[in-house]
Amino acid sequence: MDSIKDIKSCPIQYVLYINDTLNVISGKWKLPIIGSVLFGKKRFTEIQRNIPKITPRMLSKELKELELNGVIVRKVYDSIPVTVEYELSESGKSITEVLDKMIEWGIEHRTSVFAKS
Amino acid sequence: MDSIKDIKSCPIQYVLYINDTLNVISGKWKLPIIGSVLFGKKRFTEIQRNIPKITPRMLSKELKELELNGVIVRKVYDSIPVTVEYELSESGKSITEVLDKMIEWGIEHRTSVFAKS
DNA sequence: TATAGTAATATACTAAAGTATAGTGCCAAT
DNA sequence: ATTGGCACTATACTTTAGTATATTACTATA
Repeated sequence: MDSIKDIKSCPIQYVLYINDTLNVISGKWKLPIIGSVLFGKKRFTEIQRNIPKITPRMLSKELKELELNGVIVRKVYDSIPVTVEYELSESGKSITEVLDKMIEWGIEHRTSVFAKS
Repeated sequence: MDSIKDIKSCPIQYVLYINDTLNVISGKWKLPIIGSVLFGKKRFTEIQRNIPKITPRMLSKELKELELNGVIVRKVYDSIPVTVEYELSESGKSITEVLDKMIEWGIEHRTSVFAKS
């Protein structure tokens, strides 16, 4: 296993690992979905109500992908009728660290772009 | 202007600012291009040689977008023949902080996914 | 018995992103 | 005079992402 230092200094590994992370958060709906389950588990229809314009097809597709990527955990309770709940995994929760850095850069970058124009 | 704290606690602003940053780095070629000019200015053909499979159309298109977003600076020298050089802006350089966080998360996430399977 | 909620899936479509291939105008060296 | 490098642009195409709309199987309530 390479150390973080090794990876950061190797342009190829660098891009590969970043893409791993990028795939988890890019696309039109991944962030809104993560945002929706950020403060606790939610059900399919609840998430759908949180994100008014998403279609069930997209929500279903993206949830599956997020589950496959280990970011979201899908829990089925055998109540009658069945209840399905989605929540962030531990990795999913820790992605907020990345998102926070993105917000910080976004704000700084925006002010520096405004300053020049 | 909202404080970083305010933004982080508001889901709508949260997603908007992250998307700002996300737009700068997402797509197939933006990261390889940023990676190519990370350690110093480069010319069009040099970047193209660094990224073997990129077409000039894509390189041109992406460089324009990165320039428009204030991440890359395009410098034209009126030598004969004209020389064009691309380099990261100050904002562009500081995006490495975001990228480093992404690498760290990517590595941790990958190990935690392996651990479970 | 009809209506509505839950958790989706199916089919068909449009729009956005990316690829393939060729060509331009400039100059410099052979 | 031709070949080749530089910095692109143009046109046509394919692939991927996202949308629209309808439908399913189940249950609970009015």
